[in-house]
Order: sequence, then C-alpha cells, then structure tokens
Amino acid sequence: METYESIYAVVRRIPYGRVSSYGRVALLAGRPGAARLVGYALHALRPGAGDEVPWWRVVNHSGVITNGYEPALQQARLVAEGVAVDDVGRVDLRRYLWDGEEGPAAYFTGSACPSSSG
DNA sequence: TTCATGACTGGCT
DNA sequence: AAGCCAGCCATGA
Repeated sequence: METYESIYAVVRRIPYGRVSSYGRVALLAGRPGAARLVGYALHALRPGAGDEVPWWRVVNHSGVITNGYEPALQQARLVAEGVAVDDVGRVDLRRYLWDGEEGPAAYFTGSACPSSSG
C-alpha cells in the first residue's frame, strides 16, 4: 500500500535517540489527521520487518507509549537508544520529540535545559 | 457497500 | 490535571 510506504518513509526519517508522535508522522507523510492510520501501518509491520522501520521511536502526542503489541519492547528500545522513559512509559517530548528536522540540530532548538532538571 | 475496530488527536468541562 | 466525545483513514467480515 502506497499510503503505508509514505508512513514508513517518515518513520525511517526519525533519527537515532529521538521520538515522534503518530500525528506528526501522519502530517509529514501527507496524511494530517490520520494519526490512527500511522499506528495501523506500524501494526502491519509485524516482527518480520525487523529493524527496517524504527517503529519504537513513535509515541502518542503525550509522549506515552500506546503500543498495543509490545509496549515493554518499545520502552526497552527507547532506553537502549538513550531515551529516558517514565515508569508509565512516558517520554519527554520536550527533549526527544523529532520536529521533522533532518539534522540533530533540532535537539538544541528547544528551550529545555537538560542540566537543570535531568 | 455497510458496520465495527484500532499502536491517535484536539477541544470542552 | 483528568475524563469524555467526535473526526480522521484503512482494514476485515
């Protein structure tokens, strides 16, 4: 399905150690409002896809892991990349949210100050 | 084609 | 801050 490919293409653009929201991916994929479709596309990935698509770097708009397949796996994947995950599976989008930038510079575009709290 | 479901999101109370 | 409702698009029966 072309629609899915456009979604996977965006998910693959998510840099290492960064996360994005379903709505964000849907927007970048050219399907604004179809956040549900993103989750559906990732659901269609299945373990057979392997690491071809970094699905674990996708969380909801609140930074919470709403993964219904392997929520523990996604959390582990993120932590393995250096992404801080809360006990409830929540990620600090203010630090890791991928705004769609190509380079890692986006990490410094935020007003957050990691050395202040974390 | 129609009805129901889902790894979602924004606005109101 | 937390909970509820409607809209979005594609899949499956």
